[in-house]
Amino acid sequence: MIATFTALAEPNRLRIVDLLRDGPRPVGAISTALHLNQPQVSKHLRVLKEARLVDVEPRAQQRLYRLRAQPLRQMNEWLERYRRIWDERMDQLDELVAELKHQRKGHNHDRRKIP
Amino acid sequence: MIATFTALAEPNRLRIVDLLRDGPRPVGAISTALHLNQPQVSKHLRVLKEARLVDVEPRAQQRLYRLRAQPLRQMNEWLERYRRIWDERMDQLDELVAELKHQRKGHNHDRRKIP
DNA sequence: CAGGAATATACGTGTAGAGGAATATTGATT
DNA sequence: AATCAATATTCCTCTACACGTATATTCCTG
Repeated sequence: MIATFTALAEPNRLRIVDLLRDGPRPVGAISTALHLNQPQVSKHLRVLKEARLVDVEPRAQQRLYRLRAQPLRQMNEWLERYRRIWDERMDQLDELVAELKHQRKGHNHDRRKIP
Repeated sequence: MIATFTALAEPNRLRIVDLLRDGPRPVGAISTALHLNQPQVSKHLRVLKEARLVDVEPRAQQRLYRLRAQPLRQMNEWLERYRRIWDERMDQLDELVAELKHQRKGHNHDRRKIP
C-alpha cells in the first residue's frame, strides 16, 4: 500500500499511469505523449515496475508497459475499510457541523444583539 | 489526488489515518498509540490537514482530529476509472500470459529435444 | 558484424521533507 | 497573573529522489 501510494505520489508517474489506463504503450509513446525526456520516463517506469504497478513486455527493441491489476485491487480493498466514513452520508452533514462550530467561535452568527 | 497520495505515502501518516479510521483522536492519543514523538505527530497532522484528509476540532487545550470523507471519495472515483482493468478478469489470465511469454524467451520450456 | 533505433543506466546537482531537540503557543485552573 | 497540560512551531541535519546530460545496452536490419 505504501509502495503504491509512493509510486503514485509523483505527478509525472501519475500521468503515466493515467495514460496507460487507455492501454499498453512503449516508452517512446509515453515520452512524446507527456512531453517528458526518455530517461525520466524509463526511470519512472522502473519505479512503477518495482511497485508492481506495471509489467513490461519486450517487443523487439521496444518495451511495452502495461498496467497491473493487483495494486489497484489492493487499493480498493484498503478503501473499502473506510466505506463507513464516506458512505454514511455523514459527509456534508459533518462538514456543516464543523463549519458551524467554527463560526460560532469568533463570528457571532446568531442574529441577536451585539453589545 | 496527488496531494492525497503524497500525504498517504508517508508510513507514519498512513498509520495515523488508519488509526483515525476508528474514530477521532487527540494528538496525545495518537502519539502514544503509535509510539511517535508528539512534535512529529503534530507535523504529520498538519500535512494531513493541508491535504484535507483530516479536520481539527479544538477541545479545550486538546485538538480532536477526525478523518474527512471527501478525499477518500475522490480516490474512489479515481479508482473507478480503472475498474475496467481489474474487473474484467484479465487479471490472473494476463499475468499468466505474461509469465509464459517471459519464460519462452531464454528457458526452453517446451519439452522437446535440447541440442 | 556494422549501424541505427529504442530503451536503460550512471553521474552530478538541487531540493523537499522526515526526525530530534528545544521552544512557543493555546487554554483551563486557581 | 502564575502555572500547568496539550499542542504547535522552529531550527538543524540528513537522506531520498527528480531532473538533465551523457553513456551504455539491447535488438533489429542490411
